[in-house]
Amino acid sequence: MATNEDNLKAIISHAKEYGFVFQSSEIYDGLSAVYDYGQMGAELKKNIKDYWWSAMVQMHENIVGIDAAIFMHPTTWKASGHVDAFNDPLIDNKDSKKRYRADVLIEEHVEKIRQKIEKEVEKGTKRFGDAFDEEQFRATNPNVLRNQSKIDEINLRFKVAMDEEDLAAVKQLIEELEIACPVSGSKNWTDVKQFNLMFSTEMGSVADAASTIYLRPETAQGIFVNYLNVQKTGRMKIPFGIAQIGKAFRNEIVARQFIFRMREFEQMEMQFFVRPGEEMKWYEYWKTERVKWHRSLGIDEKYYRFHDHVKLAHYANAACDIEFDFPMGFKELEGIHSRTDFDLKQHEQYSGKKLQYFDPELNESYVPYVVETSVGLDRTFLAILSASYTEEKLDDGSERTVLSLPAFLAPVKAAVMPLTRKDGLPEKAREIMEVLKFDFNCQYDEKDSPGKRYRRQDAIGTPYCIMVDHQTLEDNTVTIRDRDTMQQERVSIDQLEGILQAKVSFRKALTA
RNA sequence: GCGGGAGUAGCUCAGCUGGCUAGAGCGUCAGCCUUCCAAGCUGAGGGUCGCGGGUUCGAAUCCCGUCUCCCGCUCCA
Repeated sequence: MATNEDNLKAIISHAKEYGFVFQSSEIYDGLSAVYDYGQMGAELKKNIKDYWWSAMVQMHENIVGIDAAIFMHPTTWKASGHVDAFNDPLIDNKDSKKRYRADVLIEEHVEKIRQKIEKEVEKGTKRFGDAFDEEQFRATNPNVLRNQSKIDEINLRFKVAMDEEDLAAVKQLIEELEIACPVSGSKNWTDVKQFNLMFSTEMGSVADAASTIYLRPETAQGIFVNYLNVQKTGRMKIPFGIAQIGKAFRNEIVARQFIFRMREFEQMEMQFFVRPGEEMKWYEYWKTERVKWHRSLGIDEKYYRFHDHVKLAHYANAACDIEFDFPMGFKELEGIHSRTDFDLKQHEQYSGKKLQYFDPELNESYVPYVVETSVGLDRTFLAILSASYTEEKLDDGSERTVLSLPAFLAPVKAAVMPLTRKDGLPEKAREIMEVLKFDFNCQYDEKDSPGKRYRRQDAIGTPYCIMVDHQTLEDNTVTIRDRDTMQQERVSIDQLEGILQAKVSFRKALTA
């Protein structure tokens, strides 16, 4: 029984060997947490995108898709909260080797002082009984006052230091407060480092402070800032959705585990705009819809699990994850969030533009609520790849490695091969290729024994192999071999297009 | 970022008490065979042993630095 770790290694090797995923800039020793999709990977990824787009946009009359730029006005990220929330001052304890957020350490310290005050108040309550005037006590008791002024001073100093980005002052504050590491108990700290989770760059050829812009850390904001454009030009009526597939960038502290967590990654998102008060209904609706989509890939249900968030982000009033059993365990694959009207309200405030919708049924205007579905494209890729990767032991004792990809997502739909390289069989096989290539991505292969060629196609997940043999020359029939059952069926060449179309199109999965 | 492990051919690995021209299997390519589920035959290509420096007559092997990957911790909208 292979361990999960071995399994991940096997998948990474396989992905490299067959041209699915390469490490970025490998000849230069690679670039940490960045990967490239090779010739097979690019096809599979493209097919996943197309399938998602069909399911979300093509299958819903009230959802349209956009393609917003990666560069956005810097104020976007102030409004979204990313500038503040994605900027953590970090500090390490040299003895315990633990890393902390400096602001959290200081907050915890402040909290301790606050508890001293509360104790003092409690004592007062006991001493004075019914005659106790808490307000007056807090305003006059010297111990309380002293501690309160301590708190105020710490908070002020911290705020000033952060505003001025003076990290040395933050460290000094921690040292002066004699904050100790909860694990080692020591006060042996490294310098405070700013960890900026957003990538920044300069717009324009002349660099100055005002021209700093960020690479978007999520695609959602491109939808929010265009919500009114799309609503008006597309004559969209609430409820409606805007979908987008695109790259996003995050400077992860720990970016590892193959393509699961990359610095440059791709999201498939849909923001659904609804009437305030109806958000929970739609939240439930999209939960169900998105689970259906994942199920339609034909991957065993045991790979999936739901996780409802207890602790919610500041913008959400409900959130859940669809988790997948990756080789490294259950991890988030897709998030479904009820984002309230937080984002649009923020953009209204920062832009000074009204982002409201006039609802003719209610005869009133409002800022819509938003239900978001956001699935990682690279994670979906990894999920499909890892669930499809199988090392089989056959009855005759031999082995084969097969990617049992959903047929409609497979990079190559069919391989066309002549049984031998003589007697006009290659020519006949080429003829078939010429017909099929307009509708299906096909490979031609005449090298090595038939069995070997079948295995090669199994390794890249090609669902069907079409073999041209001597009988083909007599009656225009070929054998079509199924990847999963390894069974062959003899069919006439005229039937091929129809057979492939039925098995390989999105239709069956989308209507299941 | 810290701690631990690792890095030799496309893949899996051997060689590592310093010493022939750095090897094997699989894969790849060309040819033979003309075969319906890997492993028939012949041949070829492919590595400055992650990179840089040092010790030495001599380094894949020993020492230092560095990069990358894996595991754990920290973080995670």
